[in-house]
Amino acid sequence: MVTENQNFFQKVYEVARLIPFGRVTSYGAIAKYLGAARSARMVGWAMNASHTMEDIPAHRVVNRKGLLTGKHHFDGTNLMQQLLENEGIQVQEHQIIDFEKLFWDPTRELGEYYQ
DNA sequence: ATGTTGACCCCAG
DNA sequence: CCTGGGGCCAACA
Repeated sequence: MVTENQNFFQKVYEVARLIPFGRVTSYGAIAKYLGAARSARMVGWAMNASHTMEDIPAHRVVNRKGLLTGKHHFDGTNLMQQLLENEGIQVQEHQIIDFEKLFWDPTRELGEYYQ
């Protein structure tokens, strides 16, 4: 049986994997798409667990300001930025350039929540 | 059980 | 830029 917790984590991973190449989203956007069931902090926790459990493009997930708050959790000091720049995303001063244009909103792109 | 922390978010001063 | 408040929930000591 699948508990709500596992279900939520799986959904977070699911949405994270759906982020298109060269696009980014925020923790809050994912949480909102999932009905804000456990708030944005849990998305961060899911990402924290993802780097050891599953293979998730966590570098495409930043906070609502487009700030790379989780870059210190990657192996290299600037690995997260390197991965983003590899996808054509410009990063400057720990922040994504044209974040509004590159922002991928699950609730808008995938439609409303299917709960 | 309690207190603290955290890859968050919103508001106010 | 800074600090403070509140909310949210899980992990940890």
